[in-house]
Amino acid sequence: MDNLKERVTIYEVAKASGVSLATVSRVINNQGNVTPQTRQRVEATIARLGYKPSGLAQALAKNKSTNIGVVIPSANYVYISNLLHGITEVAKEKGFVLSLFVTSHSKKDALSVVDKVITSHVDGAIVFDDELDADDFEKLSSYYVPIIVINNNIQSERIGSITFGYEHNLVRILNNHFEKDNVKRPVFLHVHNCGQLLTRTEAAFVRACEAANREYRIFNVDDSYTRTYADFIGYFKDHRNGYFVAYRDSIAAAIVNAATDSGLKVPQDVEVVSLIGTKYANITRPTLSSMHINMSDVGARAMYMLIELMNHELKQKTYKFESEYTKRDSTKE
Amino acid sequence: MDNLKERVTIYEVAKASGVSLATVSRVINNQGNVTPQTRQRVEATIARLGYKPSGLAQALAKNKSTNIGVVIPSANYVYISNLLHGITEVAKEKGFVLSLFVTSHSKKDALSVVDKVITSHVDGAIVFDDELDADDFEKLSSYYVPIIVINNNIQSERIGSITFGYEHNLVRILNNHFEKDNVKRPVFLHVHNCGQLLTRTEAAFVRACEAANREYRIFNVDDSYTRTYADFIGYFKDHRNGYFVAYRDSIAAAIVNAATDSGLKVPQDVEVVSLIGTKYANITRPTLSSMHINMSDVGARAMYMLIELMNHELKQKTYKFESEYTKRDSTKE
DNA sequence: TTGTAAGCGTTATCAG
DNA sequence: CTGATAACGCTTACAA
Repeated sequence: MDNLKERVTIYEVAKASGVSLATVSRVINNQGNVTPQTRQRVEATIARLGYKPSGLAQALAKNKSTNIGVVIPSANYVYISNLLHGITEVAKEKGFVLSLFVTSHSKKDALSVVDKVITSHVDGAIVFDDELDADDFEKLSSYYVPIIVINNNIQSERIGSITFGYEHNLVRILNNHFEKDNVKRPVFLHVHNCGQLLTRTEAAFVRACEAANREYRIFNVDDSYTRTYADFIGYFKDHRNGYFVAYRDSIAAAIVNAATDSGLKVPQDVEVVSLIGTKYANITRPTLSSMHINMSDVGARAMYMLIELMNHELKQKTYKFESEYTKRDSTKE
Repeated sequence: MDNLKERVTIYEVAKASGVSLATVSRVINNQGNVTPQTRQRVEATIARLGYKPSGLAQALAKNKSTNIGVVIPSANYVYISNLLHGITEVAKEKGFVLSLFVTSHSKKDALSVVDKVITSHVDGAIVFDDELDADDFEKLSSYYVPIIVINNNIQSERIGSITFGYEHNLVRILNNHFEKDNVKRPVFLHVHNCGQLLTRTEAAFVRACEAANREYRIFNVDDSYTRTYADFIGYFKDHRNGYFVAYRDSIAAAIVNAATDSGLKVPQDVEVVSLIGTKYANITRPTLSSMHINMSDVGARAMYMLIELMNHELKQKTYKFESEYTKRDSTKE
């Protein structure tokens, strides 16, 4: 590994332009106190030698890396790539580089990621991970890394949080449904290992059903369109209706497609609501009624909050994104 | 900004455990030549003080950062998030941290990203960007950063490339179509600013049409489901058939849905092929015939190639991923 | 086995 | 306005 070996250093630039390190540094950092001529000369040598400052050395000396750590459970979901998109846009605008950390749904893994983030020396972090709890964030925070936690309400000195409002909306939709229909059995589709958001909405679902005195079911499904589709092709052989609450668009689409392909009518026989809606809710046919939070906005907001937090000027430490329900063709209401 | 100020340093660990810096360093790096007792003592202090080495200082001293730069045009497309997923999985397995750089479709932007990558002091980079050309890569490479270029065949000492095979497949499909059908006019949907891959396949489309002596059209569409859908609702008012080649699933879906919603039959009246297929090709109804390359595999392969390149042991510097065509319900063939 | 000291490429605090 | 020189936190010969 000799990849960084022969970099041009500030020292060579100084020598080549007949000034000291300090002067070159001033030029690089656009500080005053440099004669236009000197500046020009130095800039010329910089260009000629193709000198690029080492971010590493700068960070070490300045005690500031302009790196932001981003922790996500996987890069493979549409709503997470939307989140990432929002984060990257603001990061670029504000001149930060993002370090990406992926946790993959296990507590142990998540903890080792926390260590990595600390070691990485980031100036701040945005964490979207269900495995970590208040203590873990406290630990991370104790290393003086300001954090914005997404989907987890943490109250602490150097931590800001963004939360999502799905439960209230879901309960409202369910009650509305119960009023008009007392035939279809409500079914919640539980995806294994999908974190607290799912758990919380599932609990809300159960509460709503029990309050309305409706018999409900919880199904375990795989987090895969193909397998869920296959499962429901089987299911619809002897169940000819239902009201389904799915975690993701792809799960919801699996049910809708399985129902349609089994000769059932959506939404007359089968109704499906998707919890985490994306633009695909609008593309599938029938279109999917879904709840939606603009994850790109969430990402952007997280970055803005983090920047304020790093500057000690974040006033409102908690921000709640309320989901929006859009009735489409997969439900009657 | 005092976020990194009060970090525990190796020096404090040394003092607290009554040894020298060097010994602590040896313990951290799991080097031999340390008495079990000493090691234990040091490890205890490390745990007690909550010491985490500074990746920055380590990188500077070792001339090696274990950071990989990843350059992408946007985080907002499904196939790019798939790519990212493949990269992250291997990166995690091999202990690399990823630095994410987003270029957003402009040459100037792309160049400034190259500078940032150099400054970032990454050990290597994976670049998926259409704006950059051989010279730009040569420049990046001249800073001793090994690169894997995706979707651009670059031949150079410290550069490896991964290319995509869409054209051959597209021509085959078109010819096949021309044989069976000489009514539907072939139409290529040009998305503005979508890079060389689109340009190349478009050229292949034109060649195939001309070779078959078929009249064709190139349409400009927005890179947006909603707008393309609206455009085609208009279009299908006075055009009642067509054979469309779309760049992405979402564009293809827009046409299929617009056709269906205009009372046209897919694939009898309107046929649509999607170039860059994703799992959504299977979810929409009718399903979309599409070409497909598993981008997650591409990402993983890119990381493996990069690691070999960094170790000077990459033999085959170019790897081509051939697309796979899957006929689904949006075409007859 | 352990310690000393010279880097790594910058910035920042002084004098001049 | 410019130049020494000491940090920044760590690694790594070289000595001991």
